[in-house]
Amino acid sequence: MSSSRPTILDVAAKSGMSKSLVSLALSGSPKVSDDSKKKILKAAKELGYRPNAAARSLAARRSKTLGVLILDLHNPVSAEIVDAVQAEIRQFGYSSLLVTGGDDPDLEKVEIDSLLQFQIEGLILISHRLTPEALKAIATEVPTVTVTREDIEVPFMDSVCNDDLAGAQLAVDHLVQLGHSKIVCLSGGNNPVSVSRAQGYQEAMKRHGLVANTNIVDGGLTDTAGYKAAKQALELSPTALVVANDFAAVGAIAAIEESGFRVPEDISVVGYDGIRLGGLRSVNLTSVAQPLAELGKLAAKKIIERIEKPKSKSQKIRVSSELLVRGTTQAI
Amino acid sequence: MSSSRPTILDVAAKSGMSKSLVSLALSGSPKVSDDSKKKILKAAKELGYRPNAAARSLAARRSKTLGVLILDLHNPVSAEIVDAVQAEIRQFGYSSLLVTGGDDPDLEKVEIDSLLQFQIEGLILISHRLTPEALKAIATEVPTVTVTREDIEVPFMDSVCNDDLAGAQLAVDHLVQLGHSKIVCLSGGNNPVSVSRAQGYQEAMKRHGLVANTNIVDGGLTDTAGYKAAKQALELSPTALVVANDFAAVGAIAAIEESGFRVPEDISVVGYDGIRLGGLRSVNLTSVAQPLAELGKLAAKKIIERIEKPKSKSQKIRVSSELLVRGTTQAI
DNA sequence: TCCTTTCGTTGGAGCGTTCCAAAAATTATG
DNA sequence: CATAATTTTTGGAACGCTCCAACGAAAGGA
Repeated sequence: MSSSRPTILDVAAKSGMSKSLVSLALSGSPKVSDDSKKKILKAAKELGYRPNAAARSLAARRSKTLGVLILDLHNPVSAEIVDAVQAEIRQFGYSSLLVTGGDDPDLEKVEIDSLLQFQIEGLILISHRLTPEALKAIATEVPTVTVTREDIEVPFMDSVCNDDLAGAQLAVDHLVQLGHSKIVCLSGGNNPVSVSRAQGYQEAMKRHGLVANTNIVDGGLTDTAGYKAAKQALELSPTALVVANDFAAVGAIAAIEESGFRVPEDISVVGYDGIRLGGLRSVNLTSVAQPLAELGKLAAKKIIERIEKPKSKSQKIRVSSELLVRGTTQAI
Repeated sequence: MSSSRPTILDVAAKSGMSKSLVSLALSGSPKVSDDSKKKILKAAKELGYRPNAAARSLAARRSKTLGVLILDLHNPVSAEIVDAVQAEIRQFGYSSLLVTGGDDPDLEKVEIDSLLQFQIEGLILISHRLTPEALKAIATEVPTVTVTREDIEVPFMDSVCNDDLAGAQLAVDHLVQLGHSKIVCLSGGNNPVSVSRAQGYQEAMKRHGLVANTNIVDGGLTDTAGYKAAKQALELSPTALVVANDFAAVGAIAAIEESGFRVPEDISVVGYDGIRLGGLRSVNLTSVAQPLAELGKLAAKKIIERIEKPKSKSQKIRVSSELLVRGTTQAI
């Protein structure tokens, strides 16, 4: 707007100090005398001086910036994780650049590229859909941590996720404890997360001696997918449904009610993720809740560690989820 | 990771051209011979060269980057708008930096400050809660467009929003047409958006000769707020509710059903915003849908215009919303 | 008193680009 | 074939900052 922003030289001129001292003072160096510091800060304030991140990053050879990629903005799981990530890294003096991949998987690569142009020091990938090869390439370029993808092993890359296998078992255990045995699983499709959850269901059923009752209906991770899968599952006349995620669970409930059954009186439903949607009064969904904030915090901690030791051994951190019992499950 | 990223000089050396020509070629200048261009591109690719955005922005004195501030990531209205903004600005060669304010209103200022350090060329504010004074200060520093705030007039700043006044009237018109007259409004509190919507309700009621039936119950914009307000509204034995937004509408429906009434058989409910939540099968909410994608697109167009002509007269663009009739309204 | 040490301060080099004026190479014109 | 016009290429000067080596001044030690 105005002719041009004030630079460090303007501050130097105004305060009567050298530009180097201004730089020192502004970065909070202890070797600047209190007197000079005061003068410089005053001048900076009066001029409305604001450091130029580009110049700083260029000169310092570090940007103090991390990149965060999320699948899309509408995904509440990512949102919660990002919140925690941002809060955590702020404490270490990092800022974050948030980009979204959207529908297009190729866009993810483009966005990561753009992140790298900004000289990010580290990258946090949340619920992405990059291939192992792509990940490997990225991890050699920049310290990287994935969240929510436990299937992949890439050197020098850490991963943080919840234990989907155990989480799904929690759901089954809960239902069995309520007296259910005809428990059908609506799977979330062919992605790694859903596969683990389905497998957890299977193992738990086996553990409870319910192998004969084990039924997995192929579904997806959306409302509509859950709806369709549930319609199909109803033919197996189950008393309970373990659904791949909360969105699908909501769809499943709609299908159940539409078919004349009541939730939870006739059929109990357990979702997965513990997103806020499930907490809405009219939904009130029992769900296996991922500790999303903790995932985010851990991811932040990990990426900072890895920036310091880029070549350290790749780690996989798995945190356990908790069953959030609400209103869609009841004893048979 | 590796010792250090390749720079333009490495590309120059490898291709046997000067750094200036490399710069030209990489930016797609037409004055580079095809032969040289080919050689340079090849060398760049082989080296895995990636331009340094910081250096570029410093030298070119422009960052080709816009800042986008949203209230929080969990707000689906913002999410939809941001999607459209990003898609649109990409076409003009801009990238975007997305930041969130979160709970803390002061954090919004901090985040904007950080955006300015990144030398953003323009700023898009979505559902923010900055004061007019703060906005004024920002608008003099950087070309700015607000979305979803029509209450504020700031020089050199444009605003894009839906017509809340007309939108609320749409809801009332729809209900009146269905034969309702005992229509109660659950307001969204004291924020500008909610005030306009409540006012629209009032005007429409007046226009339909229903002044005597006009009742506004104070509520909020969340599930819980809608629930509480609805409980209160039920004492007025309404046949229809016009609710400040979709979240609150979902809460209101829960309250209605909990009190033994059915939606829409006993009581019709209309929400506002048209977020995806309302489209879920089990929700199926009739709502006044903001053209969110269009809002985002317009905001993007406006900010690009304003970057070109920073001092042009401030504009207010208002687009109309449409009623999305789904399952929570029916004839009396 | 002079010489060290310490503290506070400074100018200059350099980060990886873009942009400009000017040089070099090529092509057109008489 | 020389000259003019045009196209292509080039080196150097920014951009705003950090970092470093080195400086002067004040303080300590002999």
